[in-house]
Amino acid sequence: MKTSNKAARTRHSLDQVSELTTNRLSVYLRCLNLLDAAGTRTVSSQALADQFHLNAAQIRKDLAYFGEFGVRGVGYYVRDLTRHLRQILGLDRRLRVAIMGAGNLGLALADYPGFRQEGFAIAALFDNLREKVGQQSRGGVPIHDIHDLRKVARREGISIAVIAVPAESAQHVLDLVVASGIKAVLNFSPGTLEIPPGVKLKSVDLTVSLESLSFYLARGDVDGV
Amino acid sequence: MKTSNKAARTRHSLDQVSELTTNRLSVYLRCLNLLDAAGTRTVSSQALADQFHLNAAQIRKDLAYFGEFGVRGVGYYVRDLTRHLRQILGLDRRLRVAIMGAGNLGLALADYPGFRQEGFAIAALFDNLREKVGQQSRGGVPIHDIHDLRKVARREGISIAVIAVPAESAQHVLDLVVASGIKAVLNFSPGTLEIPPGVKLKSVDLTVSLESLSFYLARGDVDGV
DNA sequence: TTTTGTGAACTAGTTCACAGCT
DNA sequence: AGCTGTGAACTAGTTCACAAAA
Repeated sequence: MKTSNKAARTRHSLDQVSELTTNRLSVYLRCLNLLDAAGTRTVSSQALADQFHLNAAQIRKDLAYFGEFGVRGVGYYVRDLTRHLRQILGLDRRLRVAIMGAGNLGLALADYPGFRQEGFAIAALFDNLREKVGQQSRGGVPIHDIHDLRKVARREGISIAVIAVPAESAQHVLDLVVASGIKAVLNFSPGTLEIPPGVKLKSVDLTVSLESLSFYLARGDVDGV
Repeated sequence: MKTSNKAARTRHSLDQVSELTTNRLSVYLRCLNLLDAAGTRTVSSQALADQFHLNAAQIRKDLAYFGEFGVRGVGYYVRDLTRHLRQILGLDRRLRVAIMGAGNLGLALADYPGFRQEGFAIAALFDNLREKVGQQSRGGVPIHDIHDLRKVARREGISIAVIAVPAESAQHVLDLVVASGIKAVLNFSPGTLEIPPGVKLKSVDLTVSLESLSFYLARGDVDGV
């Protein structure tokens, strides 16, 4: 019944892991970083859940999906689990990111400290405006001509692109990104984008987020009602 | 067991509408805007689904949750449905938004055209740095002292706050926002935040988004593998 | 006819509860 | 004793499929 430890290691290698699960792994990693900074050596799923408003069973299930990282009667060793999570999330190497669009948003994202934190390096900005090309962000990220995307992406070892261009050019820019061989894209433009299989697109839709808040306010679920 | 018809009429007024559903309403609204701009007068759920990669049954279910907006044999009148969706989402009035933090990200969000589009007005930025207070964003949004939040929020009729401050001050700023009577918050800072009941918090976690892409790349689900 | 609105069936995700390990 | 890892139970969300309306 019980699979060997070797088998447990590669298990699930073929099933699709839910995005909800992987998102939570990021959250767990952040919690563990806080615990480690506070000098905590070991933590139970229950303690983790209590402290960060999570569900203990869910933490255990999420982790167990990738291996047996816990010790019964003890919990999880913080450092140890951190290392495993970083490895699972692919954060054990430094991923290089390009930002498409050197407008307000693109420039802000290029210098956003949160990105640099967990092993991401913003290596390049791309724009099509003459006057921007050759400049750099305040933090020193160089702005390249978007026509040089393929060349620069290869040279700089870019593996993730962030789309921060206006909605009307988003699809065109995405096509260029895909053509340059980049396989993972974080999109900030609103609307539907076409993406070929084998490329991962994750969208952050600010309009939808704001409208969701508007809906909440409109319902009158607010305050004393 | 069965509830009365009367109850069915005011149906769902008490149940919690899923956030997934309301997010999709935003998406439908955007699609309808595109159709309207293209001169389309009427659209079936199937046509809408085909064009924007949605599921027809889901569109109908989502809409039916709020009323009977369709005409059998015809579909939905684009203008008509647009009006209903805008009303459901509370976009029939102009909501005023404050952005907390006049750093790179805050300033970029203040001038982000996508926010202005669907009836949101960015009315104010707030910061605690002397040299920023009294200035304004490129687009002309004034920067106020965060200590004046309560006063300015009331005067300007702010109903939504966007948190774009560093992680370490996010909780403090959120507490100020809540104390000023604002009931809906869009948060860009990473990490866990405590929020009292009756206030809606929606978080956009850029680190989690990027790490999710990293996970995808790390798995090797890419390309020919 | 066409297409909606919706119960029923199905699928995905979460939480419970406990056997079994340390 | 304490806590993990995990089937079973439950809850939420999606899709099917069809009666009823235009």
